[in-house]
Amino acid sequence: MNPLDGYLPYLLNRAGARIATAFCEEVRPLGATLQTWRVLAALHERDGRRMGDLSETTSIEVSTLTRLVDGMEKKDLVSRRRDAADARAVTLHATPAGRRLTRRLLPIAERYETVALAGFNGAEAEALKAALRRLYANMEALEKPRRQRG
Amino acid sequence: MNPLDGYLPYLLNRAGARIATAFCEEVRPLGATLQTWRVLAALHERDGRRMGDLSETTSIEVSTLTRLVDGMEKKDLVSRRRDAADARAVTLHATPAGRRLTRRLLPIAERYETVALAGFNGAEAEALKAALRRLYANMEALEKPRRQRG
DNA sequence: TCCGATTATTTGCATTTACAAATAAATGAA
DNA sequence: TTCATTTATTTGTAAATGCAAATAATCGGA
Repeated sequence: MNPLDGYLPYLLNRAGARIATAFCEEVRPLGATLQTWRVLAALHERDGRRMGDLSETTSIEVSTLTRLVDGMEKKDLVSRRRDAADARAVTLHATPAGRRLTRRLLPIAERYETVALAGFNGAEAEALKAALRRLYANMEALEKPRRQRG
Repeated sequence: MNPLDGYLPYLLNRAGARIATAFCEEVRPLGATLQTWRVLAALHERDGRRMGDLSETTSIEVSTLTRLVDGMEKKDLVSRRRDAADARAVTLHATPAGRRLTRRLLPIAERYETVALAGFNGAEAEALKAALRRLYANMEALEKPRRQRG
């Protein structure tokens, strides 16, 4: 086994890249991209999120997200609203067309999870997910200080 | 727990993104990027790799890699050679400056592994890595057919 | 109330990226 | 040997990306 095969960030990256590439290719015929899926999935989980929230949830840098959302708005997948409570903020909402696209993407996304975890039993799958959540939490220590947090 | 927190591709992506972002930022003062590190690490493991091999190892798309290598060559970190055995192919070699940079990056990379896996015991860490290798292998099924492979 | 500091988002701009097409070389069958 | 096919890399080009600066609004203290 090569040294890289024992290096966690490498294993993480190549696994993520493989899922991402395949998913991208598969949803392209539907007029979707991986990034639009990420936004739609985040809104499916909770609609009306702010840009900053969406950025953190999707791991898409805010300025990139702004332009991605511009495009999604033009396609009538989402709509921006000024946040009533805080006029600095913008909330994002899936439109009916956005929800329709989400419903088409959901089963594809589920299939990716199934394929990725083929041969894993329930406990193994849950252990992997738990480990990834721990890892993510561990890395918060090296995050650029945004607000104070902890 | 939100639905996304149970979705593996999401967990994978956000963990990878967090490591990537922090690493990027940290190596920037050294004049390096995450992508140059990936190339150097692959060459550190085995020097004289072909572009295609490097692309697969680093998960960097070949045409992107070509231009990345252009830049690294200008910085005298690597050099291209025509493969003696097959003149279609190009092999890439770390230069002394490239190896010096690699030596500076290695301890940083090691620290990322340590931070990421803080609180994991040896068995847990190895289980995570093994799971990521399995996952990567599972996803090969959905790869765009390159050569025949299995 | 007014103002400086903070927070949320967008914009400017240079790079990076990816798909597709082009180039270049090897390979194998006729 | 010749040529069509396959393989390896690069190039054309448009889009995506990310940092830094700009804009816009809130907040809290004087």
